Amino acid sequence: MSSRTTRPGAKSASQPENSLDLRALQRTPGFMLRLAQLKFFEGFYEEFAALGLTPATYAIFVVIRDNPGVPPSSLASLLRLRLPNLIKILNELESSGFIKRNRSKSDRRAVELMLTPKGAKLIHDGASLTEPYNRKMLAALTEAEQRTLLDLLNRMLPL
Amino acid sequence: MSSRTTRPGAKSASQPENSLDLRALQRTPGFMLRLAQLKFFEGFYEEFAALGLTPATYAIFVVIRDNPGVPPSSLASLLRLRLPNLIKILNELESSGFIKRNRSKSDRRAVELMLTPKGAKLIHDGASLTEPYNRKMLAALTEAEQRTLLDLLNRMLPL
DNA sequence: TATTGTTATACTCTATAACTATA
DNA sequence: TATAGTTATAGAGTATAACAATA
Repeated sequence: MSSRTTRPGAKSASQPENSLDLRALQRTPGFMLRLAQLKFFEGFYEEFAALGLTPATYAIFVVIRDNPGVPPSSLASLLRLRLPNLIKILNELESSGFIKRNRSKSDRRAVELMLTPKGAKLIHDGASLTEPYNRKMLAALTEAEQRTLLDLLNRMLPL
Repeated sequence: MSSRTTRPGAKSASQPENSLDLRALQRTPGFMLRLAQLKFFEGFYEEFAALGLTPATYAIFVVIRDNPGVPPSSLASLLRLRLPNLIKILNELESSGFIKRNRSKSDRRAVELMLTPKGAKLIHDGASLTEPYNRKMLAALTEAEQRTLLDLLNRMLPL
């Protein structure tokens, strides 16, 4: 029971790149997750470039849409962004007219984030691209396998 | 058949952070992959800090170990690093005595990468941390599920 | 005194252009 | 002229420290 699934021979002085032994990396979940994430992000930029959405702004819009009034601190810890870095993005989104900040009446330190109609339209348009985009990224898997992958990822993450 | 699995009510002015509606993000593979990758990288830095290994240098060592003589260009495209960025890392690894560069005899433009004995010892020590590290990262999944996850990732990626 | 949001800033990672030497 | 490797440099993403306003 030899485990040689790559074709043998062809291992001369200079490596022809497709005859490399990559089995150790293929068994390394962290490395494969990095490749998967790169694939999704590169595909995202292609698919959503026309709308000007990035993976970060897409997630920000979705969370504010589903949780109007969410404060920046919650948003940052949820999306795993440092608060100062999120603030920079929020500043751009607000000055572009996509979101709006309200001071909370009960605690005037706190900020409540809301989508403007312009922001609501943007994430609505973006949401219509989401399904075909995900389908393209996961095309190598059956629909059952796609659900399994998503389920396993949810199980191994806190959120 | 309400799909309300989060507890209702409790949605007052300021969001208490754990009552947020995150279902859209949980159904977004790209976002979940990003969280998973962050978890693995943060855990990696903790586990391998004593050896001075990063995710990038770990992968570089593994590929050179299994493919002595591999050229920088193949290594870069394989690991999804731009060649100039890889070169900087290789310069540090070489000046620290972990790898060595040979000029190819058949094509004197080409470089062949090899581990020094010091580099071979480093990745050998690192490899012994790999299994417990992966087990910790994937602790929420059964071993069968861990194999399924790795299999699905391999199926959806070229490599 | 502690917390929320914010600014300023430094550091790492990543991307592009241009150069050297070999072919 | 084309290719492999390299350098220099700019940009994006991410990190920490310090401050203002409010509790």
